Amino acid sequence: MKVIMRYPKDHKETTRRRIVGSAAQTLRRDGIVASGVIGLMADAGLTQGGFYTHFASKDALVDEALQLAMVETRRKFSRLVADARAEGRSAIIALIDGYLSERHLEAPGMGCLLSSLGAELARQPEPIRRTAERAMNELIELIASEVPAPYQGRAGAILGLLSGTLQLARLGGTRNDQRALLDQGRSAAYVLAGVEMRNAAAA
Amino acid sequence: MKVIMRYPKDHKETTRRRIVGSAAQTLRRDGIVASGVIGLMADAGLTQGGFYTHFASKDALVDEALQLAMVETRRKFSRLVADARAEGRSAIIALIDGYLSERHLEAPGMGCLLSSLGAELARQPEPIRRTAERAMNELIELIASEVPAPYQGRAGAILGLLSGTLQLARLGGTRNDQRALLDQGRSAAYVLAGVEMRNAAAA
DNA sequence: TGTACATCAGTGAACGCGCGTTCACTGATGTAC
DNA sequence: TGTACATCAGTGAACGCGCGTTCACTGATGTAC
Repeated sequence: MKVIMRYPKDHKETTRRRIVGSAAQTLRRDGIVASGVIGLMADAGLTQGGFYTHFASKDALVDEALQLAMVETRRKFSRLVADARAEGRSAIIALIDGYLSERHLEAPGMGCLLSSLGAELARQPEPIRRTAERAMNELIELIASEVPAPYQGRAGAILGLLSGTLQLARLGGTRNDQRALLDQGRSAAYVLAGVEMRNAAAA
Repeated sequence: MKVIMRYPKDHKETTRRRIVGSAAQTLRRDGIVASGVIGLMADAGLTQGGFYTHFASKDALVDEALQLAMVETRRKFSRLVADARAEGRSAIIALIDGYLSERHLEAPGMGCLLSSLGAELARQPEPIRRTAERAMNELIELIASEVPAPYQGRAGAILGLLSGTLQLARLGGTRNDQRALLDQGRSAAYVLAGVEMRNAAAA
């Protein structure tokens, strides 16, 4: 049977990706429960009606959007690691500094979903919960692969420190409070990762 | 002017405290946005209609409930510290073990609001946000007061590690995954607090 | 002591609104001839 | 090349429902006599 294409072959797929892409940001910025379908579609320049030609439910979009968020985050971290290596800097310090940076603090919609959504993830329906769990494990492995061998077993705690401290910093009232928490978090992460503070300061 | 009391003097106040008390648990268990006024009143054995004779708005109850949650948490931690001291154990290890315990993991409704609500707190209206910020600062001071002097400047990072790791553990799929993350978190917290793992194991 | 009454904590129906979802439709498109 | 048409991505109104909030009321209570 001949398949007749009325619209450009990838028209619908492009739109779908646009929805998932903007949802990945909005969900991290505003939270899952607090984000509605109408708003998520509006962010992609569309109206609510078309939503269900692309996704079976809001949860289905949330699941895909969180998967995309994770892919983006991993890509950013890989770039940090690659750049550091190319310049002869420590990859783990680059990861720590990138995670606990003011840039990351100010842009929860573009950052790690663990710190942006935190406890809300554990309350989601099973498929979404599992997606979040997979994201967590990927990040732990990514950290473990950059930490000196004797400290690799601490990768989970290091991720906990990074994501927990960024959340606290985002709660800080003044810019100074926020910076102080980020600084504390970086120093502590260096200690856990077994890298010297001296190197860190130099980097 | 004579004040005539038709109901027992503290009747209304008792009811109000009951609402705040159950809300403090429900909000931490289910999240703020996901908890409705009808449900919060039902948890206290009441119907929605009476809500506004007690509180000006949902946000007003949330604010009070989070303050109560913080008072309860501080009381629990003070008890942990007092018990440890009475038995000659390390207070900071007692705090760390209490925070990263399976008991705390399983009961987000009874635990630290930072790990139960996480990123949602930073998205609340200013008064609630400030309440959460105050809770964070109280916990940081509490930790700082129990950590050896040279490491007191790390109290914020230690709190970040505790709350972040507990959140990750709650995301863990299996009981073993959860336990592994709690274990990692405890070891890492001992390191940051400058207490020996040996002592910790013995405690 | 017993009865009538003023009080007010709490009830339950209703408000407008936004939610997630459904559906009849519209109009821009590529194809057929 | 130009026109008619079949397709289908996207629109916008509507569904039932639960939200936060309001309000007329009810009925259990302590007080007055």
